[in-house]
Amino acid sequence: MADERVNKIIEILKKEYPDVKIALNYSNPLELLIATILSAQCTDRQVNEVTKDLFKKYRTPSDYIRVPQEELEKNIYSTGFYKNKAKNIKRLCEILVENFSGEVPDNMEDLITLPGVARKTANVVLSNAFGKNEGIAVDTHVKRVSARLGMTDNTNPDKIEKDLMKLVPNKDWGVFTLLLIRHGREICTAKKPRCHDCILNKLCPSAFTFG
DNA sequence: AACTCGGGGCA
DNA sequence: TGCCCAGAGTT
Repeated sequence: MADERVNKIIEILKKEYPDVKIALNYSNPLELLIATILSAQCTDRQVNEVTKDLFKKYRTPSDYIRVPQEELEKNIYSTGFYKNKAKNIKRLCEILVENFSGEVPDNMEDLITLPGVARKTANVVLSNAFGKNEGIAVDTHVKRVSARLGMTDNTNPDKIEKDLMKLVPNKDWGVFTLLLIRHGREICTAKKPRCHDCILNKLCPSAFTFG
């Protein structure tokens, strides 16, 4: 696939989902990390709503450590999995203070030692908070949407990641993932994709090919 | 590889 | 009312 077509797709999606950029406009890596953890299995709308208040009350790792876990649970309740998330965030902040001088580490090796943080969350933070494009987070949405758009012809996540790393300009890796996830949730769904409502349907080789 | 955490969105 | 979901950890 020509780079020009990929760039066009990215530009269209950026315009379609301007709040993806807003969502990335967290003032520091800790906020992005916590927002990413919270986003597991819930909508970005819920995360934005919750973090709006949360990030006023909690600014540093020490702030999260100071309060009882139950209070943190209340603050993030509506995002689901709230006990796990609260526990992980609290422990994660303790580790930041103990081992990383209170800073979010800027490399994969250290990031995935944190509770609740694995490759995918680490990649989102690396690319969007530190501008380090070590990889592209490939989840079910990225996998499905990129395949439908003809960006990869493979089903192996590692191969897909390599294909996409060749196609997508470095500076856009972090946003690219978030855009495809967003589009995959709202339009390019696994079942009954809404091709009629899809802003990419004229560019997409798979458009209107679903039962 | 299967199971668990979980409230919210949507048909 | 039932089904599904921006993940990660445990067994």
